[in-house]
Amino acid sequence: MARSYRDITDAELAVMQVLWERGESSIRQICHVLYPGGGPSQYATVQKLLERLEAKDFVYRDRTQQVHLFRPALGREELIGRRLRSLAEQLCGGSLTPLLTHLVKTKALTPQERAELRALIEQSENTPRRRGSKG
Amino acid sequence: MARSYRDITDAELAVMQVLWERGESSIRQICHVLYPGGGPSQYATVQKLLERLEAKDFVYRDRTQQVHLFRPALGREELIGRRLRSLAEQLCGGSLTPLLTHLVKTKALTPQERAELRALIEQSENTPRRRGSKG
DNA sequence: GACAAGTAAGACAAATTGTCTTAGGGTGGT
DNA sequence: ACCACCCTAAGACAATTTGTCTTACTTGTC
Repeated sequence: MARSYRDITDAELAVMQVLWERGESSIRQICHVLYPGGGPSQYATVQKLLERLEAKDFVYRDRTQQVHLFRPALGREELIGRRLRSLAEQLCGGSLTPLLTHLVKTKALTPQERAELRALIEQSENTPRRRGSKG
Repeated sequence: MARSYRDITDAELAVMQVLWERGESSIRQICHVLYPGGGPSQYATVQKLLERLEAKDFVYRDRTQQVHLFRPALGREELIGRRLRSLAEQLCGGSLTPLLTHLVKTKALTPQERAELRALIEQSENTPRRRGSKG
């Protein structure tokens, strides 16, 4: 089993972005977005990227039709979470708290954002902590 | 001018962690931490990593003494900020807000953390928004 | 049965990354 | 003076990654 833990690369991410926007798509359709007016070379590039994404379990491939269809196996939010966790792993001893703190301290908040944040914190108050989730 | 924008790699990060903990250090001192009982090869590795870190402006090198001394040119917090921004750039159209939201929504907060967060939000209320900082 | 479009497989160079070797310089002890 | 030692400087090296492209084969359609 290939190491599925490897991250999404830049070119692969571009493909994912198209899938997130368009939903299930064929290679051809993705090509039209990424390389408008592109030829067979660009088509093959996208094909290869999707092959790698599938190997890493980041997209599902529907082979039932003649023309294969691809759809994301993880959403943008999940990827964000994954990257945040990886960042925390490397720089914060695995804890997400320093990231949260950093953002609140650093980022200039609009009054609206402040209100939304407060609301979210309220909300999380009612949500019981999930077992095993660590700080 | 070498592209100084390139990020810190894993091995380089290990060196940075030592510098953040110990402060200004010589190659030898870093070696003792990273490769206890290591030989000349390991020494050379650390040497090369520091050379690359210097080229990328992530450490300062004090050449006034016989034995050069190195100290971090950016702190852990700064690196965190840099990576968060890069993440936002790639996945959130440059805005840090989705990261903040994601963390608050996802992460299970202890009552204490909730309190601290609220305090930080309060605090940021008094701090005027910095010019040019974007959402 | 030939063509168009698709899939499958892999070649390829460039860049990155971690590691190691070698050469040379200055210092101190004897 | 000489030697041993520790340091810096420079670069060799293989493994891996990454984006791109070529080629060969398959299949449905007119």
